[in-house]
Amino acid sequence: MAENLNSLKCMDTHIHREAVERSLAAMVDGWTATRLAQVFAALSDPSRIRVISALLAGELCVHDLAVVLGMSQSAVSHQLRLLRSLNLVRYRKEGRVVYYSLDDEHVEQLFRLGLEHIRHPQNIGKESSKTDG
Amino acid sequence: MAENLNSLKCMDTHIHREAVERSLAAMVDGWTATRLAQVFAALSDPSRIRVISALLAGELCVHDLAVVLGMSQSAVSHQLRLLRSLNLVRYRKEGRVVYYSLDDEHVEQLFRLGLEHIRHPQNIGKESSKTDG
DNA sequence: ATAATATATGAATGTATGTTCATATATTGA
DNA sequence: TCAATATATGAACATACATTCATATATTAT
Repeated sequence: MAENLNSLKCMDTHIHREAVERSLAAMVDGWTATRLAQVFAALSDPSRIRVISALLAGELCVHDLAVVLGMSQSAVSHQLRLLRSLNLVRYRKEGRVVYYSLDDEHVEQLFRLGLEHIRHPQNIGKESSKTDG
Repeated sequence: MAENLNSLKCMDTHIHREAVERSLAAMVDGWTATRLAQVFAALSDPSRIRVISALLAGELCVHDLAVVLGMSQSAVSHQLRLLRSLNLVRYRKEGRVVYYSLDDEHVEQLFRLGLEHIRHPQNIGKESSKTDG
């Protein structure tokens, strides 16, 4: 790994070698980065955040989710498919009704941690500039 | 809020009223959902996950980040801008060199929680089907 | 089997976004 | 001031994605 660095033109000029090597040693592999990104991507849409939020209070069937969220049944179903594929929600079938709920404790933890971040004093109203003006 | 439900055609037929009201009462508002989604969106790209991962070992200047990640300086800078706008990274300037580091403890916590999720026995290899086969 | 209901899914479309390329800004040294 | 270096940014392009519409699948009741 350190050999690679030697082949870089700027190696001896302005790279902070120690910092770079420390970083390279600790960095996750591409596969892990991709899967992690997929999980966060599943939470990167307001509609899906609202799905998660709705399910925090307990399981709901698809139709009720659509009502609660004010979305079409189709749109909700597509989003649930994505959340399912990443194991963020689970479902149980009762006749023709399918009830969805949060899958494991990580989902709620991620949600609450995100909430903590945006409510952190230093961050309030900062990212709002994007949609606020 | 309950009045609204009464105006829905399917109200008395197949909606689970209690569950819906419980959900509506607990659900975050649209603004919060949007800001939360923005934070997760900042973590929803493999390149930015790798940026975070690289910074977990300590601060790095932009050039070194580019080297570590194998990305162009411009691409890294664009991504840092996004991460900055959501207060996921902070920077300090020393002459013409800008050092970036993780902003608050939430960032590392979110990262580790995401890692836990994808490493959870039940979830290993499930979302990989998207790119694997 | 047929009708009705609950959910899922494929195709299409408009929009968002990550990277590149070119260039701007800022700092240092001569 | 001028050259060099570190970083930032605007425009363009290619790709990804959320929703809609139409339709398929599955379950229940008659």
